[in-house]
Amino acid sequence: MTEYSSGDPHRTLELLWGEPARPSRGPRPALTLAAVARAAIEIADADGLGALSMRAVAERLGFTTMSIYRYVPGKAELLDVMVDTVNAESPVLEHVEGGWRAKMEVCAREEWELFHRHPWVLHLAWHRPVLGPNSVTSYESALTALSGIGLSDMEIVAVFNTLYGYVRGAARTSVDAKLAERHTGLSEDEWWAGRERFWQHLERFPTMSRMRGSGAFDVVEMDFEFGLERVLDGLEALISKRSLGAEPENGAR
Amino acid sequence: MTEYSSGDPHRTLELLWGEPARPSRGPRPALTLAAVARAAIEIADADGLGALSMRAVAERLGFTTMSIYRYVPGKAELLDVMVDTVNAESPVLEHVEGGWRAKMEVCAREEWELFHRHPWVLHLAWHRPVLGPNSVTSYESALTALSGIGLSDMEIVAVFNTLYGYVRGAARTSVDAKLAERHTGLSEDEWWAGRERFWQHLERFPTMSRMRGSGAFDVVEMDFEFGLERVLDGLEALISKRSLGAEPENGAR
DNA sequence: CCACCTCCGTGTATGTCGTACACAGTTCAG
DNA sequence: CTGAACTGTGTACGACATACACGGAGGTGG
Repeated sequence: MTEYSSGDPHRTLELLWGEPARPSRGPRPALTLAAVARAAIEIADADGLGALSMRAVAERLGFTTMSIYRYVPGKAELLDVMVDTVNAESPVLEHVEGGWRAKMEVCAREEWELFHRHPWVLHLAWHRPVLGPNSVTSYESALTALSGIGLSDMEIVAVFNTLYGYVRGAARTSVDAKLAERHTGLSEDEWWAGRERFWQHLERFPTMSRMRGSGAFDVVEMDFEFGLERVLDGLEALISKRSLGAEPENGAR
Repeated sequence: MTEYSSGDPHRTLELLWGEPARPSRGPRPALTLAAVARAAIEIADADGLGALSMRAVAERLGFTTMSIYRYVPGKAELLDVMVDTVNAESPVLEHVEGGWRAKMEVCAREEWELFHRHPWVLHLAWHRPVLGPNSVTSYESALTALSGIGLSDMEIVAVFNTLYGYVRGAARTSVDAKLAERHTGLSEDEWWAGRERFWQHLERFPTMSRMRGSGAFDVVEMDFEFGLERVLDGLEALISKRSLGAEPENGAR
């Protein structure tokens, strides 16, 4: 399941940036926000968002369901914290050798792998980077890598969004295919059976018939690297034009 | 909420391709599969997948919850049917003037708009096109538009996936931003308040500070057209190489 | 013509979910 | 050392998907 609305911004921001100062009175808390988030991430990694219930998180930590609400206002805010926690794994590009293209390749590949480690991230709302410390650090790093190569600030944002749009889109397709495979077990045959029911209508679709024959559909997973190079080629065409001194007309208005 | 597993392929395929032959005995059904799907689509369009319950569908049609199960095995299969129904709006590219690029531009823009009319489609699993008649027709149309321009069959699939990856990724970002805006009402100020809490940490992030000053972040929605042209530029670089007779090395393996 | 079989729509029940609320025990400031 | 602040807990509610059993409708075989 996906919530496509995030948690209350105020409270989430407070959780993400606020000092974890513990109040002076009352018993010392047995858990921490980080521990709760970690447990939740483990559940989501293993069995997906569908298995991520407040009950499950509490059970994994050995407490009752409602105890979790002492650390988190609600499930939506917990999801926000989970995302920012996981974004600590995002790449830092400052130390990558090479120009903008090499850095963006690293960025894209690392995000691709992050999404495969934590598929549930792609099942949440796709806003601009969550305003948590880790997400912001990674965003800053990418924008910096695109700075100083002749692009306007707006173009930098647009270039990053183009690449990130592709990476997330491709990753989501790949991740969902893998999850479906796992979910249905070894459903290779069941899947083929379904296709049989479908192939019998195929004569109406000549191009797909041809491709079925040539085996183009047998590649289950789309080739991420292929698309990545195409997208970077397209961006490079713009960037090399800019670095020759051409002004942006209304490219990224 | 999103189910990331689709319905049982057998039963979905039967629903999508099977003749709607009504059995000879028993009372005549008051509804049809199409009517159920239509009602469900209206609910999802208006209020999102979170509002799409079997109860809501039944209520909108003036029947009890369980009556819906006479037309659909379960919610997952209903979602499959909804997706294929909505894909009837997908573009047919045969009549589009111009070469592959003009056709793919039309394809991309029409899908972009379809996703904005039916945002919930992007909140479901992103498999390869659902194997329903409408989805397949649209897929066939796109693959045909990429045929006969020097690409191998595998490259055609890879090129389409690259473009479609970008379109879906960009659309998902845009759609989620719009939904969040609607969900939080006129939360412009609440959103800014959240940012205030955040800006005070900004000195650690020089690039983002600069961009805040230059107004690059004030553009709420990413520029779809900008990214589309970059991606098509990148694909064109490959295609024009191929049309000059160069063989694929291991571009799309 | 009629009995029956099939399929329709319905009502009830189960187990899951997020979370509101009241409570009892713990810790420290006054 | 009293009481405020905070902890973890138990109970309860409404919403959800859906399994199951039922009563009635309506063609079909005798």
